Order: sequence, then structure tokens, then C-alpha cells
Amino acid sequence: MEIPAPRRTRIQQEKRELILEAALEVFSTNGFRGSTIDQIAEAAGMSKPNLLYYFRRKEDIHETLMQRLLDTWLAPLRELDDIGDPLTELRSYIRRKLEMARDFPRESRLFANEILQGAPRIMPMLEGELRTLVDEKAAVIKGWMRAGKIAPTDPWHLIFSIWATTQHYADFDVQVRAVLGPDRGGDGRFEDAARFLEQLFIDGLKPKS
Amino acid sequence: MEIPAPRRTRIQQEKRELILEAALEVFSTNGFRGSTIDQIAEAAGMSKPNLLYYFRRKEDIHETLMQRLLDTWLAPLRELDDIGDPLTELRSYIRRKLEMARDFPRESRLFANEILQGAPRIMPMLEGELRTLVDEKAAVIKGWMRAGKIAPTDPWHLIFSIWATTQHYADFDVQVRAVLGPDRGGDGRFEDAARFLEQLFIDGLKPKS
DNA sequence: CTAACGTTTGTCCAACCGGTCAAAAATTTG
DNA sequence: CAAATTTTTGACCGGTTGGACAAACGTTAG
Repeated sequence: MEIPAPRRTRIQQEKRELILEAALEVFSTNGFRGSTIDQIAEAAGMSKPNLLYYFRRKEDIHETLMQRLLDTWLAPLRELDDIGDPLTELRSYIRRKLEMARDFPRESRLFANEILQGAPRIMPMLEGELRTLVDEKAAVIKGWMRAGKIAPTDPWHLIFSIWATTQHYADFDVQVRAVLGPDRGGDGRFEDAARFLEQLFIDGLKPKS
Repeated sequence: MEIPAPRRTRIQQEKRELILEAALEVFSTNGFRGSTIDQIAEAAGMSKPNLLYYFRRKEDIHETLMQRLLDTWLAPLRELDDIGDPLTELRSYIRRKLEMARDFPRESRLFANEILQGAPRIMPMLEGELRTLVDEKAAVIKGWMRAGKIAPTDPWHLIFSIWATTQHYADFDVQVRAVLGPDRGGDGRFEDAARFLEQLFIDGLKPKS
């Protein structure tokens, strides 16, 4: 029961892409209800009825955006497997997630907006696809713990803490920059964050005695 | 140039309180633009014009809510000082922040919503009061590092990571519960989180050799 | 009691917003 | 070229929303 991909002309492909790009910008800064079709249309350089010719409802745009988002968003976690050294593997997962926060902050905020409001549109995905993937990776991590490669702890909360710390630099960007001030809040903040997070996750705060 | 607190009757005090409580509920789940005065009025058990008698504009409600929020929200950080053992002090800061995420999730989400949208209404506070406070506490932490009481690292990013990991359990609650599932996602999740975070921040993930 | 003051409500309005529609303009096809 | 098809637009509509307003109602002080 797969919905057949609608046949589309070259113009339709391009215009739909243009609209999605504009909608990402608008939705991620104003939220779904805070955004208007007019805003998206203007950002995409077309009239409202014209936009509605490509996406018949506002929700359709959001839904399409959401579906694409989740694939790329979970890619770093999918890559996590136990073919390498566990600590190295986790380190590079953290690095990849932080890079995504740096390079795709709009996507991160779009996702955060959706979750904050109770995930009305993607709840099935969270309980299904996401949960399965996390359980799978938690099992891998548990294996590392049993083998004594990393300290035994809760794999699920470990994953949460990686999500939280990395996405923080996208979702709370304005706060981070405000607190760091003009001097330290520049482009270097992501490298500082990377250094800090690596140390935190590997060694914690206890001083080496 | 302090604005004098308006003289208010008993009824005004009570009704304003009622409205703010209702508005916290509505704003924190729908965002500012996603919430209507009617919704707040209904949640407060009064008519819309009646509500507008106590707060003349929708923004006034949000602003009042925001001002109160920030005081209580930063209280745990204010309590952090160097009269105790540094590691213990940080541990109890983390615990307090996690308790706030558990006990005041609506406040956390209200704040997150505001920051996500670029903090249009509280930016001066972030650059002023908040930044000053964080700088002050960062200095305390730096002192601990110089004294060899905790491992040397970036105090600002340390504070960010504590905020991120603890608030995650309020802001991303639906995701946390969806991923943990009905069994592990119950009331015990905050204790699991507390245990995990303590271990993470103190010892990190490297196994004890 | 009654005048003054505080509170509540029904009604109304202008702006906004999501979405429709028919007709014009542009593009593709034969 | 001309017909068929796709794309674009201006005008419009019904519902919602923030907010104004005056009248009604309740309360309190003299």
C-alpha cells in the first residue's frame, strides 16, 4: 500500500524545492502556528495562490519538511556501530552531532519546535522508528559496557545527554551567544564546545589524582 | 526610574494570579502566537473582555510571566558558591536543576519557546543579568580548577551542558517518554536520569582501569 | 440609601489568515 | 502555428483573532 510518487515536471520539482527551503527558514524561526503562508510565499519569491498550487495545504509543507528532516537527522546515530573502538566511536558520534547543530541549526530548531509542542505530527515516528533505532544502539552500547570498554551506565540516558548537549548549540544559540558575549561568542564557540564535550564525556570533571 | 507598583485590590491580585497560572499552561504548550486570549480566558474561567480588564494586551501577560520566570529559573545557579566541596556543589546544582525540570516543566518549556524564537522579548535580560551571573559563577568554577579541585575545562560550556542535559527532560519530555517506552518511561525516569548525569559529570565514560 | 467606584459581559470591529476560483499568462506538444 | 496543458495571479470568502466600548452588575464608603 505504497503511495505512488506523483509524476512531476521540472518546474514543479524546482518550485517545490524553493518552497521547502523558504518554509524551513520561516517555520524554524516562528513555529508552525506562528508562520503564515504569505511569509513563506514571500520568502520563496512567489504569490500565495501560486504557492498553494504546489502544496495545497500549509500542513502539507510542514509534513514534507518533517519527513525529510528525520532521515538526515538520525543519520549520525545510524552510523554508530561496534566495528571500531567504543570510546572513539562515541567521540565521533558527538562530533558529528555537534557539526549538524552548527551546519543545520534550522533543522534542529524545526525539530525542537515540534517536540516542544508535544510532537502532534510525528508522535508515531517517535514511538516507532526512533524508539527501535535507539533500542538497537542502546544494545550496542550495553555490549561495550559488558566488555568493560566503557564505564557501565544507562545507554538511553547517555544518548539523551548527547542529543541535549549538542542540539543546545543550535536550539539555544541566541542564549549561548548572549552569555558568551561578542568576544567568545563568535565562530570559535563550536570548537570550544567540541573540546569541552569530548572531555566531559570521556573523563568527567573529577581531577586526575 | 522605577515604575511604581500599581495599587491593587484583593480581587485584582487573585484574578491576575489566576490568569497567569492559566496563561502559563496555555503559552507553554502552544507558544505565544499559537495561544489565543480566548483559550487563556477559558482556562482561567472567565470571559475574554474580563481577562482584558486585568491585562490590557496579550503581550502584557507574557511579559509578566517571563519576568517572574527568570527569577525562579536562575535561583539554583545563584545558590552555587564556593563555601562547600566543589564536586559536591556541582552535583547538587545538577540535582536542583533536574528537580526543576521535573517540577516545573511548563516554565522550562515557556523559556525554551522564547529562546527558540530568537528571544525577541528577553534579549536584554540575556545580555545583561544572565550574562553577568554566568560570568560570576564561571569565575568561581575557574577558581576551583586552579585549586585542582576539579579538572580544568571551560566553565561556560560546563554550565551550558548542565542546562542542556537537565532541561532536556522537561522540554523534550514527550520524546524521552516515547523512546523509553511505557515500561521505563514512567515516574522513575528522573531518578535514572539523576544517577546517569551524576556519573557522567563526575567520572565520564572512560572505564576505571 | 445612594453615590462612587470596581468588576463583568455582550456586542462589535478591523486586521489577519488559510484556502478557493476563475481567468490570464506562459509553456509544452502535435 | 495552434491546441492542449501547465503555471501564475487578482479577487474574493468565511472563520478567527486581538482588542475596544458602553452598558450592566456588584461592592463599598459616606
